[in-house]
Parts: sequence; C-alpha cells; structure tokens
Amino acid sequence: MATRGGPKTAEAIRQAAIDSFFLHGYEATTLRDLAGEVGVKVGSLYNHISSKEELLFSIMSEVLRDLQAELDRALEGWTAPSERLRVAIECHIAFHAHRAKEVFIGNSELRSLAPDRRAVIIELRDAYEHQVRTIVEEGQASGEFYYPEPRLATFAIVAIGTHVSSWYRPDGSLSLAEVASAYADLLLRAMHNPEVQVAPGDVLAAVEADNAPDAPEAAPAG
Amino acid sequence: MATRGGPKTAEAIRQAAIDSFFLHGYEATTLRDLAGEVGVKVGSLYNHISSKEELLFSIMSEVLRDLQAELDRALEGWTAPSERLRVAIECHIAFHAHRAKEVFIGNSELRSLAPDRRAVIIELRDAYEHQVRTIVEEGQASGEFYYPEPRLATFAIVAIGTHVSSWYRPDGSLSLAEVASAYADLLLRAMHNPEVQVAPGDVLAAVEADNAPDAPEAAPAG
Amino acid sequence: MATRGGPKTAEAIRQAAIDSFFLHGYEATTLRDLAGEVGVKVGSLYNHISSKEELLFSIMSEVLRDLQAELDRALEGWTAPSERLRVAIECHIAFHAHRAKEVFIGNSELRSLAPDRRAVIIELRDAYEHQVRTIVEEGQASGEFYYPEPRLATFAIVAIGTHVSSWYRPDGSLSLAEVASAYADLLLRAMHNPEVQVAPGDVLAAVEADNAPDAPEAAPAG
Amino acid sequence: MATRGGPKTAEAIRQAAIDSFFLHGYEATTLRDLAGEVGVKVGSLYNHISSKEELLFSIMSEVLRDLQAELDRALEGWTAPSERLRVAIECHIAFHAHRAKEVFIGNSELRSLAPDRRAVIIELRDAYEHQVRTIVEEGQASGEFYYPEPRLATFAIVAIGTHVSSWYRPDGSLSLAEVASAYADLLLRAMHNPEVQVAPGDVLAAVEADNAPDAPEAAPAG
DNA sequence: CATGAATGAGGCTTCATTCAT
DNA sequence: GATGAATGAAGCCTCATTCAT
Repeated sequence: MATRGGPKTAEAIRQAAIDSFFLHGYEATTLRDLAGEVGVKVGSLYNHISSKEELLFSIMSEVLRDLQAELDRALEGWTAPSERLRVAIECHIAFHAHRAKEVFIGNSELRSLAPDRRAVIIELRDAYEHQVRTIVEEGQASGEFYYPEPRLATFAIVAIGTHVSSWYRPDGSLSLAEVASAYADLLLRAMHNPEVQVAPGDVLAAVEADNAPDAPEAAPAG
Repeated sequence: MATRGGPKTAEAIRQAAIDSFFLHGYEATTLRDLAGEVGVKVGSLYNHISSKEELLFSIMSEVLRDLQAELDRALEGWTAPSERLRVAIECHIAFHAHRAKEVFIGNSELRSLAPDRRAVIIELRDAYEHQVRTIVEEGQASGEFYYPEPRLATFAIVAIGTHVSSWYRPDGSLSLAEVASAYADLLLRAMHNPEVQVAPGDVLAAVEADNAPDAPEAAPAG
Repeated sequence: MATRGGPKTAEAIRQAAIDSFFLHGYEATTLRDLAGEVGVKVGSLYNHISSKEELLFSIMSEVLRDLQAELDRALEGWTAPSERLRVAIECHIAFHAHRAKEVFIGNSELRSLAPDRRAVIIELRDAYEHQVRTIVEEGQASGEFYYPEPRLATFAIVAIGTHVSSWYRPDGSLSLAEVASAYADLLLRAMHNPEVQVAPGDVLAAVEADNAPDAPEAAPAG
Repeated sequence: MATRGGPKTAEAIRQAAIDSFFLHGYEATTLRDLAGEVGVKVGSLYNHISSKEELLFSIMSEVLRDLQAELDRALEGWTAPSERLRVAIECHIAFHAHRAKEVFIGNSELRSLAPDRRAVIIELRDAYEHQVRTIVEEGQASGEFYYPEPRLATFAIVAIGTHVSSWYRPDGSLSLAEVASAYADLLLRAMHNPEVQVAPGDVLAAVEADNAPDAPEAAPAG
C-alpha cells in the first residue's frame, strides 16, 4: 500500500474506505486510517472528499443504485413470476456476494448518516425491496406460489442477501454462481410446496415466559 | 426514564445501554448518553460498571447464553429431525423477536470487542450455530430433507433471525408466534420439497461482468 | 499563572479570555492559550465552558448589561438634560476606562458571533445607545443644546468611549475621574456653544477626487 | 465579482481582501474566500501576492500614506490654528468616510501583523497623529483654544474618525461633506467655548465601586 | 498564469476514564 | 454511591503555503 501520488488517489481513498468501513465500521474508522492506507497525510484527503460522512453516503448510494440497475437489467425479458423470482433472487444474491463489502456497509451503516442523507438511502432501499415484493405478490396472485406471507418471504430474500454479504469470499468453497443458485433453489422450493409437514411445536410459550426487555422504539437502521 | 438513585441503577444502565447500542450502535453511544438516560452523572456509572466495553460484553454474552439455554430447553423430548428442526427454528425466531435489541447488538457489535472478549462470544455463537446445523444434517442423513446444502440452510435460519431482530415490534401486525411459525413453515417446505422449481436464469455473467472491488480480507464480525 | 486546581478555574478561564481576546482578538486566541494561562489541559476547559463562542458571548453580554445598569443607576435623580448628559457621559467614559478590556471586546468582536447571538448583543447595544441619544434630543428640544446633529453627537460619545477603552490604563498619567470629566467638559462645551467657529475649509473635493473603493455593503460589526 | 483572468486579477484580489477584512476581519478571512470572490483557485493567488499578511500590510500602509498625503495637501496655504484645525478635521473625517473600509482595517488589524510590519504601521500612524496634535497645541499656545487637554482632544478627533469609518455609507442620509463639516463644527465648538456649564456629577465613585477586572497589560493595537 | 494536490501545523471539540471530596 | 473536575488521547476538519504540470 502507500503508493505515492498519482491521479488515482480519490479511488484509493474510496477503496480504503470500503475496506475499513466493512471491517471495522464507519464510526471505528478514522480518517487517519484511510490516509495511512492510501499513503497520504490526513489533510490531503480533503482534496478528494468533502467529509467523512459524504464519503460514506456516496459509497452507500452508489451500491444501491448499481443493485437496482442490475436487477432491472436481469429481469428484462422474463415474464412468468416463477422465472422472474428466480432471476431476482439469483441477481440479488450474486450481487450481494460480488459487492459484499459495499452492500454490507449499506445495510449496517444507515444509522451513521444524518437524517437527510439517510432518507435518500432509505428511499432507494425501499424502492428496491418493493420491486422484489411485487414479484412475490404477482406469483401469489397467479397461483404459482403457495407461501402465504409475501412480506415475510421478501424479508427472507433480503435477509439472506445481507447475510451472504457478511461471509462470502470469492476464494471460498462455493462459487458465486453456486451460492446464488442454491439460495434460489431453497426459496423457490419454499414458495412452491403447498404442504407444511410437521405440526408446530410449542416453544413459544416458553420463550415468552422469560422476562423481556421493553419494546423497541425504532429499528436501528430505518 | 431518569429514575433517581436506588439499587436498580445498575439495571437501568444496562437497559439504557441495550436501547442505545441497538439504536445508535456501540461506538456512537456515549457514556454521557447512558448517564443522562439513567439520571446520573458520568462518573457515577463507574460505581456500577467497570468499563464501556465490559458493559457491551456482558450484554452480548448474556443474550447468547440465554439463547442457547432456550434452545436446549425447547429441544427436550423431540427426536425426529423434522420436529427438532421446526422446534429449533421457532425457538430461534421467537427469541430473536422477543429479545430483538440484545440479539441485534450481539450480531452487529462483535467488531467492537477486543480480541479476547470477541473470541469468547464467537465461541458461544459458533457452538449455537453448530447445534442448529447438526439438526439439519441429521435430517439430511435420515433422508427427511431434500435440500442439498446444509450449511446454506443453516445460514438462512440465522440470517432470517438476525433480520427479524431488526424489524420485529411487539405491536406490529404479526404476533411473535405468527412470525416464528410462518418462518418455520417457509424453511421446512424448502427442506422437504423434493423438486427443484424453475431452471436457473443466467444473471450471473452480467453481475460478474461489472468491475468489482477487490477480494475481502476478512469478515467484519469475525 | 498556572495555579493548580481549585474551584476558581471557571473565573480564571474567564479572566484569561478577557485578557487574550482584548490583546490578540477572539479569532487569534486559541483554547490552548487559555488553558495554558489557567494551568489546565485543553479538554478541561469544557468542564467550565460549553464552547469558545459561548465564552465570548457571555463576556460581551455581561459587560453590556453592567454598562446599562451603571447608566440607569447614575441617572437616578437627575432631571435637567444638561445634568443628565454630563452624568451619562461621565458614567459612559468611566465605565469604558474601568472595564476597558471587556468593553473593547464588546465593540470589536461582534462579527465573531453567530447570527443569533450577535442579534442579542446588538439589541442590548442599540437600547443603550438609544437611551443616550434620547438625552441629547431632550436637551435639543428644551433649547439647552445648540449643536444641531443629535445622532452625530451621540456617535461622538460612543466613539470616544470606545477609543478610551483601547488606551486607558489605571497607571497612566490621567485618573479615571479626570478622563471622564475632561471628556464630559469637551462634549458639553460642544453642545452648549451657540456659535459656529471658523468657516468650512474646502478639503472635500480633494478627498473625493481620489479613486475610492466601492461602497460598503454592511458595517463589520452590525 | 468573479471576473475572469486578465491583468486586473491583482487589483481584484486587493479589493476582495479589503471587503472581506472589513466585513469579517483578517483572521476570519480565508484565502479560499478571496480566491472564490475573484474567480480563481487558491494556488493562483500566489502569482499575485506573496503572503496573506503582506496583503494586509500593503493595504494598511497604503491607506495610511494616502491619509497623510491628503492631510498635507489640505493644509497647504492655511496658517491660523483655528483654520488649520478645521481643515485637518474635515480632511480626517472625509477621508475616513471615503476610504472607510481600508481605514477601518488599518485601525483594527494592527494586532494581526508581525512585530516588524506592525512597527512600520505604528510609526506612520503616530506621525499622523502627532501632526494633528501639533495643530491643537499651537492653537492652545496662541490662545485660540480653551480646551485644556490637547492629548484628549486629539484622541477625540481620531476616535470620531474611526467610528465614522465603521458606519458611514455613501448612500446614507448625510453626505460625506455634511458629516465632515458637522464634526468639525462639534469639535471646534468644544475648543472655543471657555465655560463649562453644569458641574461634574458624582458617578465616578459608583463606577469604581464595582469589582473590576485587573489592570490591562497592553493596548490591543499597539 | 492557472491549477490540483500535497503538506504540516494547528484549531475546536468529544470521550472514556480516574479520583478527591 | 454520587459528583465535579482533570486528563490524555484522539477525532474531524481548515488553512496558508508550496510546487509540478
């Protein structure tokens, strides 16, 4: 690291930020860290960024826009809900593996943004999730999917993507295509199988019996 | 809040910490914040805690131990893999809804711990995940489950639990039991459905074609 | 300097600030300077002040309130405009000599305040000046004063006070009482003298002939 | 503003500096501000100035030299002290209104200069003030003026000029000639009237009774 | 001449922690 | 137990200045 000068400083800062925000979090990352990684003095960063938070925001908004663009492109030409859902899931998971760090940052650092910027990101995120959910609902409407909770199903897709972004590594035992395909399989199996095997257990009473913390006031990440 | 004095100060600090770590994150939470919430001056906190990090650690380890205990209790008496998996999932999801804040903290603040303490938490977490995974593998071995990727299936359970902890609210439209049951349904269908629905799409080439950030060095949360 | 500890730290900070703001100006004064003068580390200042600007503001508003109170007290019992004006001038000049540093800061650092706080100070200042001007105008109305420009006369009083605050020293050749009395004499002569001495010279054309900078947009200090 | 390129850049910088030093003060003015106003990037300023402080110094010394030259020219041909004093005052006030910003800077930013440059400016200022004071003293010696404190009288002239430079605006209700003439009137009335009407009030004891800050160490502006 | 980028010094402020009272 | 005050480390950011292009 610490290669001297060059016009690529801005990009190096961005990469260093992605790495460190992913690894240590936004709050725990100092501009000193980034400057050191890039091989520049702290003050010099400001020739390329306007503030630490703006740097975070630009990473988050870019990755979300790319994710949306990827989904739009992937869905082109597909019409059957089952096919569209598989495509969407594969695209979602693949993207979350491929751009893991940025996507992870996007999911975990919303609370580090000031309200205005946070609202922008939330809007992008909600638009994306809404699109996925619409596919699920269309499959339900057409009778192709049996699973009765489209909101929870959509959440499952989102949750799995987020989780993938936290552990996927290109040099791991499964390729990006394998992970994406396997999770598409899992979720489509769940959507298509009409029978619930095994009756509910009775663990809920036990869990609720414990004394619990008071009710959450708000989600931490919007 | 801000209840004065009394022997419950320590508990009030703990609750304030859970709320604030959940809402703003550990790094963004100030001891001044907690003191203010409890109605005490900063210095007084040290009559009840030994350090900020120790406070985090105790929250994280307690919730993980409780989760483990809950699972152990719930599984008592069940033997068939299908039944055991349903019980485990319901227990997992219910706990993640019930103790959402603490569990969310446990999943997101690993990186805020110093290595020694982090190792302790990771061990607890891994033991728990291993236990869930074992159930999945037993179902596979016994031929009850068709889904071929036990590791990914386990991850899916974990991922959905984490996600639930970020949005579940006791006053929401779904009860804790409904959420737990619905997700158990979803995951059990996936495990039992013998057929793979819909052929893979071909989105992967497109996703990989984009220029990607360099390979991750390490997971953010150990 | 640098006396250790003690409950008088807050007052020592205030005194150090008055000295340094007077001597070097607010912008040129660093908190390091003040801390050094007080014998404390920089961060410790924040146990006593909430911000540098608030420190400035409190000095400015206090001295203005004291000035106003002094004038009110001094005018009690006097009714004739000539007497009232003499009392006001003596009080004004004496206060500006006595509290020279603070008053000097009050006159020169308005522009260092953020708009809200600046507005507060300006209001105090304007109320005071208005009161002085009213005395001048009453003398004019009653026929005691001949000088025809009450606004300019009031300005002269203000200007002389400000100037005094920049040079008066208690160990100088003139006592506080002598300065106050001498300036009261000067200004009362000007007000009472019915004749205009000496015809105007004709220097104005020459001055205006020079190329001048463009018109001011706003006074620097409100 | 922001006129592009050309050989007038140096002059534009000077004007921007005069405006901003007047409005916000030297310390609070950024080279970035000036560059922005001129329509140039920061680094480019150094093709026209050698340093920020040198820019301040050149503004201050120029205006003082111009003031001196104006006074010399104005006094040519006048011999009687009363006439000479009126001419000097009118010239002084007119110049302070006409070149208000620069003259204001000259009076308020002495402390922003390093010792060597400050000494130069102080010398120019003292020479000028000495010349005015000499006129007052000659009038006293010749018996034309009655006011017994030539130093304070000179200070009054200076103070009023400084004050005028802080509020005079060419589009105000009084013309430059009117202000200059009115203040010459005021001061000459004060110098010629032998009687002090109204006995001193007794406010001084009250003012001194207040607790006061410690004695000033040095004037803020030399 | 103008520019973009680098630099070093420094500015204000926050924070976890300690400790005498 | 609670408090106010002190501390040192560190954080983000700004600025005048330099210099290669």
